[in-house]
Amino acid sequence: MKHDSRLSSVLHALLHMAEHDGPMTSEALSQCLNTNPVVVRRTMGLLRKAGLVKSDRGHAGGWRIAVDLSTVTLRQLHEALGEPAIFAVGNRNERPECLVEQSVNAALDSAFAEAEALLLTRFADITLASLAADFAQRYATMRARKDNHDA
Amino acid sequence: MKHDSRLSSVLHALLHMAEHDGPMTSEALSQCLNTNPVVVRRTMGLLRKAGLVKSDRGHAGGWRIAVDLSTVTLRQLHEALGEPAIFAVGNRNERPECLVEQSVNAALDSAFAEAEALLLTRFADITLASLAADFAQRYATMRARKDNHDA
DNA sequence: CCAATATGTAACAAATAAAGTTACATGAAA
DNA sequence: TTTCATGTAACTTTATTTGTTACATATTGG
Repeated sequence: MKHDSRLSSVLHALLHMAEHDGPMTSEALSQCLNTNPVVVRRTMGLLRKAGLVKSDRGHAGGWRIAVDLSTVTLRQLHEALGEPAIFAVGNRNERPECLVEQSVNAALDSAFAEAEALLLTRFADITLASLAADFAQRYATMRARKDNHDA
Repeated sequence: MKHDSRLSSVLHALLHMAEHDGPMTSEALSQCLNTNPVVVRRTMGLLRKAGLVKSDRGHAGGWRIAVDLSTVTLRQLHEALGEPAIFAVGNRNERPECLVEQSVNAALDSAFAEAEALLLTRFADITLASLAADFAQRYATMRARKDNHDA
């Protein structure tokens, strides 16, 4: 199954925007993400509707983060993307007549619901600020290794 | 994304087989599942390789359960199907050069790993026998409602 | 004002993966 | 030896994400 990587994409884009002074164009972001500017606009447009970013047209236009990084969680981003289906496996039929299939669905649904609840809880715990901090640490570590190597 | 419903399918098939005396043909199972006999053989073939069912050709042939229902868990079935990807969302790139993307992946991977671990734990708790018992209860309830209605 | 730049969006194409289908080989039993 | 059933390869269909083209719309600098 071809899977949805938009959450990963918007996180990548938002962190680049956070590290960058001034707005970033769809073109610039598409290069960071190795994708197409239209795909960027399509996806970022969903974040704009959720009030998380703003866009400006024309000269010096582009995309800007519209909120404090510490207030945005992965869960909010997942919601902004329309809460796409998390699981690649699932029931054959959501409303089966067959009692056997009803038993199967009940068992699977409850297991999937628990896993989804845990995932969304974890998502709610992770803010953009914490990701930015993680990146800063990776960057510092990488620089330290590089300096050491150069010396 | 079009999702994988084989786990749901094989559960449905196995419970029908459990309720049925003697082997069931791919044709009969395909009617229970509203699908095609070849799809049934393809999927049940994976369970056969795992030793969970047996098949016989020719007259009076078909599929039989080869193990005790209380010893087979959903997790074993998931494994027999080749442990297909559970999530429909994920990273854009598994081994990114970009440090930003590495931070994003690390955060997402750990959340997904926890959710997957929980799901597999739940799967390991559910046996075919417990599903069969759930079905028996649904069936009894349905009969009681029907008898009451007919009276 | 107008040319350049950027987003907004519709429409369509490509890529991917599950499920369905056709065709036929193989083996078992009446 | 005919019939019935599985085994399997090859292909088609369907669904979904992502990529692409084309063009409208808005903003800014000259």
